[in-house]
Amino acid sequence: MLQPDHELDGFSRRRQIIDEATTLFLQRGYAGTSMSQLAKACGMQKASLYHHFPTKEALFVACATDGFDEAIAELAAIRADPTLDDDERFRRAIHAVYRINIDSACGRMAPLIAEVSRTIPAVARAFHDEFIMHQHVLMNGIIDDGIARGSFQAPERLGFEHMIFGPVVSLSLEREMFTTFDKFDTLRPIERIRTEHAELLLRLLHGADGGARGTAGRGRAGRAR
Amino acid sequence: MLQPDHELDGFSRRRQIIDEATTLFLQRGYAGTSMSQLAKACGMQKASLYHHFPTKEALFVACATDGFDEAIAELAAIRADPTLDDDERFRRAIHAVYRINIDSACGRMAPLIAEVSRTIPAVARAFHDEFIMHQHVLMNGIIDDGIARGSFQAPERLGFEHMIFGPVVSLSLEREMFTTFDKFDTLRPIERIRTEHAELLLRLLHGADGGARGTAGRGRAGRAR
DNA sequence: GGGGGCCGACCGACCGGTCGGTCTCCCGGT
DNA sequence: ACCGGGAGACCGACCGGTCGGTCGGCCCCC
Repeated sequence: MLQPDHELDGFSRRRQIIDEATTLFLQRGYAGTSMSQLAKACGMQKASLYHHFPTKEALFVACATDGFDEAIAELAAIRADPTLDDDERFRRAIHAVYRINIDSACGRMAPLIAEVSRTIPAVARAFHDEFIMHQHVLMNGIIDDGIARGSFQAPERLGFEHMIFGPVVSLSLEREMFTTFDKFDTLRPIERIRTEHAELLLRLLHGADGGARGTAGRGRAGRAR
Repeated sequence: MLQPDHELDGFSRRRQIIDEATTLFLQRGYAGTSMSQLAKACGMQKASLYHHFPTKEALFVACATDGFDEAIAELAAIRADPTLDDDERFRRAIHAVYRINIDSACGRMAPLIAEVSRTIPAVARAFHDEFIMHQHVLMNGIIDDGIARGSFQAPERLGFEHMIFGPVVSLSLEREMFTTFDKFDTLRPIERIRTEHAELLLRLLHGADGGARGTAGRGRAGRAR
């Protein structure tokens, strides 16, 4: 195992390289980022990078799989929080899913992983197993808990999952695609979309066209705002 | 103006180059595709490519903006079809949106455009204005028609739009990311997801938690299957 | 004095793009 | 009927530059 670096004055070179590389990868893509650019951004020589990572691929894998657990931690905490009623827990979970996939570095890696998935299949596998699936499992757990308590009605699970995560992932991709638009934030007002998205999903969970059956323990189930 | 090529025995070199390039770009990404590889795939010399396209960027723009209209034509036809009732029209529109964004070449371009959006902003702009927006407009038109006829209730429009297109776009991205998985089709059974997705959306359009108000002319509004 | 972190110089391969030149076909003049 | 030549499609060779990666050695802290 690698020891955690020399750590002179609280400064880990490996950490710095991963951070700078992540920034560059997100900005220019995998093939569009050269090791020389990265070395310059780190204030060192290219050869020195190869003391910390054997290849560019290995460096990318380190970037892409860095911080899975921290990114998802918030969602896990929300599921475990006993002070929330089911509706509010779901709202906060949606909130967290937006942050995880749109704000966090590893969430924004998705388009990059698509770019390299043919040449580095392992990173796609890890991303799926340790990032996407964990989110799905946590979210399904929150829904199952609500169903068990009678707050929610069971939706068609596959379609519903995709209606939870799909809009978030596509928003993340669109933000990458349209970063050069000066008005992207007004074009896609993320906060408002997120709120409406959560309320629409809740409406489905509350049993849509069959009317309200078994809605005990609904809590303050009305619309926010 | 460029005349439409010499067209000897019904074979357009420009067309061939665009088709081969699109295939390669989708397989290996923009930076990952070299003009030499493309020349070999076309059975010609690299220099000859530059008789048809001035730069690699111009070639990519030609690929990315090729076939917008054909891809969207189906959706436009569905909106204009007078023989459909509103529910069935919506179902077929969702179907078409899946085909447009997942099967057609220009729909699958989205991750690529994200890759090059910084270096070729024009292509992101064109993709947004002439592909994404046209789909949104058509889809909103179908919903508005249904509302005007009393078949649908107006949903929160922004959130609803994202619940229509988000899952499709994310499915397209996931298919790119996980092409190396041998079992992707069972992992994400597209047909079943699409059907459940459409039915859940229809449930929202039929006025979910407020109960059914103003549902005249609903037609056969029940669930398919 | 020994070892890890770092460096300048360098490698072969490949990149996007250009060059001069060849081949073929068409077309107008005679 | 023939010919000259212009134009477009195509090609082999080559350009400067950059890529990912390597090597031998220096420097500094233990």
